[in-house]
Amino acid sequence: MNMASPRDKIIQAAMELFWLKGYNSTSVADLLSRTQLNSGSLYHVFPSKQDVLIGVLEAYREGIEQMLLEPAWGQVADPIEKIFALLNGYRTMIVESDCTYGCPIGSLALELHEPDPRVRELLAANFANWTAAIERCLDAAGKRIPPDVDKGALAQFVLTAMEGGVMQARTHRDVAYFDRAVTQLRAHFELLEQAAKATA
Amino acid sequence: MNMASPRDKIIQAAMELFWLKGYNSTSVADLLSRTQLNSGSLYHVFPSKQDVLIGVLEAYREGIEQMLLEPAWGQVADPIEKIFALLNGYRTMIVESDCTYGCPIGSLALELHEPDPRVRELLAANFANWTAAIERCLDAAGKRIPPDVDKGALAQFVLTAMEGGVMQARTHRDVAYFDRAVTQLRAHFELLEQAAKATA
DNA sequence: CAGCGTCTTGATTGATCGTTCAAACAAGCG
DNA sequence: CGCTTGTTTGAACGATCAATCAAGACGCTG
Repeated sequence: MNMASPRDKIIQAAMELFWLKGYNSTSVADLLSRTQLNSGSLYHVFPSKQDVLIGVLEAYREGIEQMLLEPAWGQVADPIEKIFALLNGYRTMIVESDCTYGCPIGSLALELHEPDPRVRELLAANFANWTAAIERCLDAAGKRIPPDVDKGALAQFVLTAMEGGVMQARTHRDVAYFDRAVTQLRAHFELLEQAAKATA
Repeated sequence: MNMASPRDKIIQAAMELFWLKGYNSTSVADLLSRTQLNSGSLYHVFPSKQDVLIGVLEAYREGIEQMLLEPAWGQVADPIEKIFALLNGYRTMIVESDCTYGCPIGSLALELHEPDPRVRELLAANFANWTAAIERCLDAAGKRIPPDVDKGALAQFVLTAMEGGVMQARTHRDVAYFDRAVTQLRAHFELLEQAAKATA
């Protein structure tokens, strides 16, 4: 008994294909052959291809806990190590795809040059959710981070480093570029922890 | 007397259009109407649209000094300030485009999911040129940076922060996201300079 | 079973894409 | 002038795209 509704099938296929090939390079025909549906069924559920994208971005937004955070944080308790465990999750994705795919949100964000406002807001919301999760880790780290540090900005900087690192790893087809970005971020956190200790 | 050859006209138009709309969303027809050429003329110079892209990426690679570094570094002598002057140049680009366009190389790098090897190598070469310029600044900074710091990795981290910041500024349509990334990077450099002083 | 609303089928549409090519044109040379 | 070589013209081509819709199948209720 396969309960997967057409809608769910399309969303799942679109998540994979948009990640693999990007939004513009994924044709509606691709979605149809992957889901074994006909065009009429797709257009019965989604008014347009863009609405599929919106569905995908909403699914990412709703699923960040189960799809991203819980898998990465299952074995990790230390709040700062949680941050690097999450980054390591992205590393795994990069390696398993031979450095060809990166962050699905980041790729879409740069691919869509003049996105519909709803799409842009969903991209922004996904980023905001991600950095909010990091900021919770920073708050949990308490006095290990100097109190004068803007934790929101630092959380955003983690995303910055991740996205920039993913981009370069994909361009060079070499994880080492991602690893170096993470190493530099780690060095920054160590300097911050030292500074917090020194003024304690 | 306009000496601009068809080739130069196409490259210049393609630089603008690929930056504005991306590679896939720029049609050959767009290039033709912008350059007032006919399709045959374009295809006489470039075997395919992808060869136009290659020409653009080569132009960026060859022109990094005059187009990017010299304008940003004209008034700046301090090597570390040069780094932030370059970042400020990108900030200007972001603001002037109302946060819609970012780094032309980064956008292309994430837009092209399965690029031709020549294209990928040129994207990588452009990134490598950029970080090499930063690394020269870091070398010039001498003992202000702790000697045990991997200057190549740190130079790459500057690019990482720039690309990640640009991506978020564009997604949120707000330069503040870029500014915060730069601020965090600046904090990192200040911590490094302090560490270098402490062990001097 | 009949009736009705929901969902599915898949051929078809018109637009747009990158690319081609025979023909016309221009410039240099003997 | 005639001949060659290089360049431009622009209509046309086939492929592919997102989207449509009349017709049919399905499922529920009475």
